[in-house]
Amino acid sequence: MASDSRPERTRDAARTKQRLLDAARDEFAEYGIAGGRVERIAAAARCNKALIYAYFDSKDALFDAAFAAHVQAHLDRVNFDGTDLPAYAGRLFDIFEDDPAVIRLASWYRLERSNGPGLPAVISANQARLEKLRQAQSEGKLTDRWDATAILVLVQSIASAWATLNPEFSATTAPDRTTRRLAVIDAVSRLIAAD
Amino acid sequence: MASDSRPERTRDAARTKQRLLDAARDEFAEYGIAGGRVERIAAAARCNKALIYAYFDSKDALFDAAFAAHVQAHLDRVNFDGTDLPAYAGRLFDIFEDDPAVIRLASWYRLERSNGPGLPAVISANQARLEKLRQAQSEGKLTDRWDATAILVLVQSIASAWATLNPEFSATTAPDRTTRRLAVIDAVSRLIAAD
DNA sequence: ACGATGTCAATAACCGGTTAGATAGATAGA
DNA sequence: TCTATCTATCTAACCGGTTATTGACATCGT
Repeated sequence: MASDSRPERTRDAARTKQRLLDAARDEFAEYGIAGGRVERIAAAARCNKALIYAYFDSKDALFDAAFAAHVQAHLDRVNFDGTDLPAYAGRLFDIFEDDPAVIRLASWYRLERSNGPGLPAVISANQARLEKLRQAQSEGKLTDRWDATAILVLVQSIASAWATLNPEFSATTAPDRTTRRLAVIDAVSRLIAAD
Repeated sequence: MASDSRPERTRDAARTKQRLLDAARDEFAEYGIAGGRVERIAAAARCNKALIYAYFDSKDALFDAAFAAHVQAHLDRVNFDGTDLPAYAGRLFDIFEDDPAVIRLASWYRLERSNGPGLPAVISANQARLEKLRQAQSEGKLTDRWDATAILVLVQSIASAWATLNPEFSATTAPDRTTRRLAVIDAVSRLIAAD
């Protein structure tokens, strides 16, 4: 698009907002909401701290905006396939391995927004996935040993198993990435395998 | 013991320390290290803020002490059985369900101490578990489809699957506790089942 | 000129940490 | 046993740095 190739102008609110969102994502992924510093975010975005309050309302609102944008990008990237869960788990695994900030951001969100209403985009995405799983179950393409919710929860948990290790585990020599990936895919396969 | 039944004295450093540790555990489980407030901890322990710095050195050190005590209690409570992993997963599940603070505290620790050296007690406990798993494998009592590390990571991840749901999932009607527990145990069983 | 965009510098609240001193309870001398 | 003294335990008030937030001012693009 032409707008993409326009020169870096000195003043461009849209670009500045995006820089702030990116910087906020990195800062909050590293330190969380309570630990994140608006000063650092502004510095990383190469703009003044006050702009945060001009474009977003508060530190909390900035987190919400950054997290929502991040989640939207995540949802767009991964495509859920209810009839091939091992492959889905493998893609999730790759995302977590390639960008550890994904898991960290989600973890902060879970801890610091535990009483929140939840993002509508995520809620509807979940419902769509559950529907796909139930569809696959009714067509006989997926085990009905458990209900769709349990399957989704278990698969996602297995996919993120290696990404949520505590510091104590990192010390031990973990298997290489290929082995870890295979373990995830294999585990999901066995989970949903027909008897 | 007689010392256990001694009356609540007005001044007792050991009891005060314990109250501080308990209050710190609750506060940090709720808000994390950066979000936790020493003022609230002191109030919850019904003592002055300065005592925190008399008995522990800093807010960070208080967290470390509270977390170490909490972990020790956890390690004492659960007994690992390398030859009956489904039962182990079931016990873990029960712990997480009965006391959500366990998972929250561990999550904060993982996020806010990600570069730390790790607790020696946990490291050695992990090594002991891995050794038991390898032993069970060499005796043919446990599948050697994956190495012991992968098995341990996968089992613990499955056991905590329901305890690490994001706010969006809580909204949907999750299965009841019995069903969730069965899903965990069954998933582990299938994971390690002989072909 | 003028609105959009961004800077500068201040401010008020917060928060971890400190200090000087008070008080309860133990101990010992008489 | 009584009481003076001592020490561990605890408290109220305070301090200085940090942090989110704001309002007045500057500057760019059109």
